[in-house]
Amino acid sequence: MDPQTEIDIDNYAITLAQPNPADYIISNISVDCSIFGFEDSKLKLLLIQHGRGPMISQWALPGDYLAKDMDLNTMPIEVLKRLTGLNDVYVEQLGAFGDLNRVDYRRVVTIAYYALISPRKFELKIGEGASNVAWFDIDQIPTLIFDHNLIVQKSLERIRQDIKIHPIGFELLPKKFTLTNIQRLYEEISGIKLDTRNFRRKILATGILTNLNEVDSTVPYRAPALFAFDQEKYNKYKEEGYFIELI
Amino acid sequence: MDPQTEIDIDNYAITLAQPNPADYIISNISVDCSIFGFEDSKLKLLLIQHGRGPMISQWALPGDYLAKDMDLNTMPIEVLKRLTGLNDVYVEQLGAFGDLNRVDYRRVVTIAYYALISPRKFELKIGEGASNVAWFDIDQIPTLIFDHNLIVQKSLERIRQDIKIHPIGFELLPKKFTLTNIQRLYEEISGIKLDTRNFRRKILATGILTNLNEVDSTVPYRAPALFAFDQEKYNKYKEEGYFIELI
DNA sequence: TCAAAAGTGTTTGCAATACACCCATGC
DNA sequence: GCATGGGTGTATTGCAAACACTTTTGA
Repeated sequence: MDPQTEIDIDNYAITLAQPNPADYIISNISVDCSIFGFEDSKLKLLLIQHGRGPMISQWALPGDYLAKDMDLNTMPIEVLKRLTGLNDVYVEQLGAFGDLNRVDYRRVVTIAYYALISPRKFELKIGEGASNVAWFDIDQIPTLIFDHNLIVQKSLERIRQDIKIHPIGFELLPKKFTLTNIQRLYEEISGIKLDTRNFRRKILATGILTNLNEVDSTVPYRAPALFAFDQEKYNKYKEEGYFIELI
Repeated sequence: MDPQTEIDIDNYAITLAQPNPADYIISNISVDCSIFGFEDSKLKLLLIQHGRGPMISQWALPGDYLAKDMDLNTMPIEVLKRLTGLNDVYVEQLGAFGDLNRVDYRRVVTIAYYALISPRKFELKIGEGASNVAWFDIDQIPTLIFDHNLIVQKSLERIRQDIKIHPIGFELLPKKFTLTNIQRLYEEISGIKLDTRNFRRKILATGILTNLNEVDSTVPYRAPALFAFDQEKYNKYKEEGYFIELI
């Protein structure tokens, strides 16, 4: 099969624009990203809508074919950069999905990643090949192309596991946040209501939070104190692979 | 490049023998397995020695190229079957490794898996293309081909994590085992000495063990009681994704 | 003054820890 | 009888869980 024709049949590569795709990509290996954000006490997922190709108008995880000149684990960073303009995003590899017929017209193995970002930090860009980009509540994910719904489900399971032992929740929060913000975040991800007093005691005991001695005066009720997380302590917990049992 | 020539340059596919490899394999995607066993209170890793190709005489993880007609996650099961004759092995996907130059003569992304087996259960077979197969203590792993040492390291990190929350340790034990066997297993994997009385109390409290009312009379000291694990309780713990805090 | 969320301590119970000696067996 | 690991119980401590009212603010 002529490589160029092969590429044209799907135009799956929607975030990276390349002059001549066949020269740059490996067409049987792709990368897909579950990008999570947190706003209004809700966990959200970033999806794109295909603007061309056989999957036109269908929603999908942002992704791309593996570039010939790029380390595999650099790919999701690149996809994120194109989509959000962000460079310092938390990304973890979820795993490979390679069932025979996960893509019905060609054998493609995809390596899935999940990313956690603070929604306020950037403007979304509608990438090459996409007609739309949007955040979805995780309980309102539409039907996605290929096995992307399965990938989303596995991503969620993984995050729920990871958040128990790594302080990754903070990746989803803005620089300044309230104790209630964190509590709602943990409640949303774990699905468990937490006791406010116990939660505050535990999270403060970790020493991971710095009280900024500021309050958020924009709310129509008692102004809550603002915190930031201590980067050093955060790194320590992240490396040790252990976080306090919050859930 | 002629596909047949391409295959001949490395003969990496050492566990699966195929009449005409290029018709059956996808040569830029491979599968590698870290196969762990436990004997003499030591965690061991199964390695093979290449018997041909550019990596001849070097030690490596058992692996193969992805077969065109096989789901990705079926591949490690197949590799295990060829190598050990075993069908019912515990296998988990570890992740994908895809640095640009991890293989110096071609771009290959590998999906790594780890497997846990009870060493007593089978006879090792030296596969097609291998000159040797052997168990290595995990603190005496030789230099391996490609990035296989890195894969082994990541496998170990993963197992040390997984064993904390899943009852996977039992996969490494024979059908009948003593409480000391399990304790040594947990100590070996965690690297932490455990208190015998506390350990026994906790593991018995899970209800996962069945006292067989038999003893092992082959030892030159007090005959220890033999246990088996309760398959139902085991499945329950495995599904729930949570195990008692033993470590 | 009302609504809405922020913020704060104490008591209780369970579970983890620490700890040392006798037992059974083969040689 | 001795060396080797098997097997057993209790007391203490620390941490997690349960629990309700006052405070602050803006509207």
